[in-house]
Amino acid sequence: MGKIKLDEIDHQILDMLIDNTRIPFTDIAKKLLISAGTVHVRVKKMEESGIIKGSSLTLDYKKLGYSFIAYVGVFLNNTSQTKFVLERISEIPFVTVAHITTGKFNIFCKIRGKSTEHAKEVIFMLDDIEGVYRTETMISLEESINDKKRLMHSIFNDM
Amino acid sequence: MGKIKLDEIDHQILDMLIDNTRIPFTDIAKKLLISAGTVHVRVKKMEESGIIKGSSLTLDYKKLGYSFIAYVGVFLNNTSQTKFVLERISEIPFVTVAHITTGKFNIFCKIRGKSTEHAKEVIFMLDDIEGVYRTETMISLEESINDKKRLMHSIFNDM
DNA sequence: GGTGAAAGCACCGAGTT
DNA sequence: AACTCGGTGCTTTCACC
Repeated sequence: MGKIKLDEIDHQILDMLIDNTRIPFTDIAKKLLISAGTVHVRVKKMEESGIIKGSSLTLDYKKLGYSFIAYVGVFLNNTSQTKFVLERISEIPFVTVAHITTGKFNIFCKIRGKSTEHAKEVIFMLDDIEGVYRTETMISLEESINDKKRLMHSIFNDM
Repeated sequence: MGKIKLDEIDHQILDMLIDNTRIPFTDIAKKLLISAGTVHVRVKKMEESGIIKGSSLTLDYKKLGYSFIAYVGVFLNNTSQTKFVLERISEIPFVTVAHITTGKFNIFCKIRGKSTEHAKEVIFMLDDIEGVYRTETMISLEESINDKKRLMHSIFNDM
């Protein structure tokens, strides 16, 4: 689980793939003045080493009718139940991510839903989990997603 | 921005692409008993309609030395500054996402960093933004990410 | 660890039903 | 709207550097 070191070529390959995974390796090769075979081998290595965990599509959930986002803080009766409750929470498909956290809440999660009505149902599911004392909801009114590329560049500049 | 309707074939195509964007269209075609050309046309349509916004790599940030995650709630002096502060926050590369929210906080964001030391720097950057009154940090001790496929299936079952 | 060529096959458009 | 077919060109491997 330690750091893995990548060279400048790897950085550039990731830079081109990060926001378009289907870009042809030949295009990458042309731009970096290396052969397509080399791109192939390097990507494979980054996959094998686990730096690249996978690839995925970015869908427009709003267009699918799921425009509601909220964060829910969860308070537990007893912190010994944390792991158990985290697992139950993670079984709800409308929960996109859940964290065990320090601070105010014991568990903290993000939910995505169709509407306030729908979100209410999801929050009730959370409240119904054994060990959950109460929840506190923050509804997202506007979301600003930061480009992955920027974080990646900051990381690379630091290596 | 209304709902767009997809049929069962589209669902299946997305199901195969969502966690492996480079899977050959011929493989998809074989599995769905349609021609590769049809897969191609349908994917293109979903891209044109905006349902598919793009594709991206999933990197292992832990392996890159960035294993620190925290959520930071931001309190403002004055809610009229919300938009301005959101923009300033979004300029920080270690902030991965920021929301304007109802409830306790005015703005709520997620940060990723190297260490507690590094996170401290990022939080100080937030505190230094004009209009920010104070912040409240929740450090993630454990993250549980939900498979995109599950949310997608729930959405499709509902259409 | 990189190259370059070659074989295989995928992509994607045109034409057909 | 989906299929077949064919040209173009991408991926992937391998012998060599």
